[in-house]
Amino acid sequence: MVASSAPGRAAEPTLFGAERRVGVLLPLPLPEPYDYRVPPGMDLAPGDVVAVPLGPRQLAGVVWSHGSGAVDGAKLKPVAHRFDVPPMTEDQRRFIDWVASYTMTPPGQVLRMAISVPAALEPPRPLLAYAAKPDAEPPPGFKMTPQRRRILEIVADGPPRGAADLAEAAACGTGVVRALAEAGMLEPVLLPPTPIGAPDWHRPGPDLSPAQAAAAAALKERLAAGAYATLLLDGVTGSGKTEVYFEAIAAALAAGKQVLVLLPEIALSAQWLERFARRFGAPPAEWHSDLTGAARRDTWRAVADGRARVVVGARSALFLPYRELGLIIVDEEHDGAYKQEEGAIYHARDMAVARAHIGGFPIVLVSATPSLETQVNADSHRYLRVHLPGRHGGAELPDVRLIDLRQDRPPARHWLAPTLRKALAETLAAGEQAMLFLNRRGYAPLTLCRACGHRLQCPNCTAWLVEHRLARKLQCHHCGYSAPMENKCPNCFEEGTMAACGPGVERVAEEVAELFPDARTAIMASDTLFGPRAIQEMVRKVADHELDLLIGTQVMAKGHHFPMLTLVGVVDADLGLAGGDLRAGERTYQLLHQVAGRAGRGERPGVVYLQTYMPEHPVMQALAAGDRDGFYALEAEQRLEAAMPPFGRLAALIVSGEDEGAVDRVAYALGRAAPRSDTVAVLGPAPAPLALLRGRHRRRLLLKAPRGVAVQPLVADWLGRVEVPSSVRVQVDVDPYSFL
DNA sequence: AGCACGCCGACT
DNA sequence: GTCGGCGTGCTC
Repeated sequence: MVASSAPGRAAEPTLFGAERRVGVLLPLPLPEPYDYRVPPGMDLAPGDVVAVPLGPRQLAGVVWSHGSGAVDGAKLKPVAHRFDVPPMTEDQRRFIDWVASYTMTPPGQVLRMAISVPAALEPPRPLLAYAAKPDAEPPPGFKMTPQRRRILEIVADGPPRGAADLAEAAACGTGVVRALAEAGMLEPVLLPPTPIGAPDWHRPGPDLSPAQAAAAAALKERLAAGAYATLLLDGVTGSGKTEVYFEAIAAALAAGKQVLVLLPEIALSAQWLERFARRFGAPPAEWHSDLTGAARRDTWRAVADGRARVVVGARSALFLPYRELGLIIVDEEHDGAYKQEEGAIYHARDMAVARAHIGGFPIVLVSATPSLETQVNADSHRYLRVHLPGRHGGAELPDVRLIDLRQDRPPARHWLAPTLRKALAETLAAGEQAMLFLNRRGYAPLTLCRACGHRLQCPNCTAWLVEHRLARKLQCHHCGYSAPMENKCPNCFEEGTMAACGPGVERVAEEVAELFPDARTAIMASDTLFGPRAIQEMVRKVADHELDLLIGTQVMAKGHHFPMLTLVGVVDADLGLAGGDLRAGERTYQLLHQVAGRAGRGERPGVVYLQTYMPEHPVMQALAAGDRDGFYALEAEQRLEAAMPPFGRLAALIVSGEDEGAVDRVAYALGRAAPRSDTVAVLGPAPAPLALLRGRHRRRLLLKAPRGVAVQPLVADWLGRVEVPSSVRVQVDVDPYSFL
């Protein structure tokens, strides 16, 4: 494609000006674009992707503006060249500037997320393939071996294929292909870059229930209006939300728009991808952090030049340079995985809403358990709530029952209460499946010495080392630290005194093996499943009933549909409530609700047992009663009283560094310089939830302001009044997910 | 982000 | 006497 013919270019004013200089934003944490001279004969407009010299190297950047003129003209270096890619749209550039200013991140660092694939800027390399050459005669001395013959046969009745592809099909090495090509027996041809699947919106969708059809109509109506709107698609697990928003996707595609679907964990979404392919006849373009180099390059380019019509991805997919984005879906919008905590700190759901606003198109937030922020926005009609009542296909909602661990006590050093044991036995006897949920990897979360009381702790983090008995290791779950499991106490050197405290999934599996030696069981945790394929395989085993009992962590809770699963046991329902974070209740409710939703999605009703020491806690009561709205009302009341989000605004400062003294000095200086007024308060400094993480000491300050106050100028002013040595880093987290 | 320049310990 | 550790600062 010739970039100068790309739509959008003509609309941009050419940047001439007397000096012929442009401001180029570079993908570096610089505070502003740098000025460059436009060489004679080059014609540049905002959005053009260019190569510019910076110091000794050359970098790709984007023309952002007219040159600021702040730099002496004699110092300017010329733009090296313009890349032959479609220019970045004005919406995309406004979005990058908006995210930078909202999250208080240098704009170049945000740009880096959008042009993260330098190789994609180069013209795509045509693929060298080999075609049949029917009338070719073998040269003298050329032996027609069986492998060579096989390759020729494969090529003879098929399209041209690449060397590696051919070799694999013929079960031989690529050397055989090369030898045939050198002998003139194959015709080398250049194939255009791999075409990307085109989802077909003409295909008829599934039959929708009346409720689904009404919801789909509401979505399509907003889409047809062609303006910004945020919709909340609100319905329980199994109510058929996916089919509903697939209809919106079909409508957006029919209108010639690109669509972005955000999922919290793209690696876990094999079932989602299958459903999409079944509905639209082609897979969407995928975007996530563990794409390989070539796929990354191809996808980036396909998004930029508009060939990729539907992109499904993790939060980073939001920054891809779409040409004509016209709809965003945020599935499981409440999921904490949308919060990016490293580098640029942002919440992908909130940024997605801003993207839709800038682009002037609708966005659909999807959840059975919306975040309180979204819930409040829907109640106040800032967002349009589209409600899907009930479960699709008549499947019953699971019956949630509480097990009071103070009365219904598991045997010593065991974790399953008699009631849950009995239910498991009955479920297995009936030939149905059960799942035990415990959001804790490994064997035991804490190991201590019975002789001296020493607890095994990570040297780099404020965290206990977790025993992983299968791997015979102690691991820190916050950094890469790992040590062999020893029998001897490292403090008092007594032998055989180390004792495991508390359960992890491995320990629950041990108890299950003891109770049900014949049951086919498996552990499903992020460290027992390597990659999306392993997860897919595990999901298939459960779906095909090759397993009776699954013991797993959070990865098990997400989006999988198991028709024969009728019992879910939550081993420790209280786990997320410790720590005093005002968001803990909401988070625990959302997680346990999602776990509970795994039970009974087929014809059979499901039962969910929650083991708790606090059966009277509002979270447990709401789950048992199925009273979501009552729970949200109570949470909202508490937040309002505490003036916490969404009824107040927060910004957190995280001060970190290897030198604890220096970190404390900066933290206290920030504390003294804090803006204080009748309406704005600063809490802290206090040790951050992980006071030591990867060898860095961390302190946290929290700025609390009324709703409607922009916290960014307050924070910018505040930071400007404190000197920070380079050994200490201060990060700003606007709208922190945790309120601690 | 790179890559330079810049001051203090163990080597041919 | 040099080679080299990575701390600080700049790149239009």
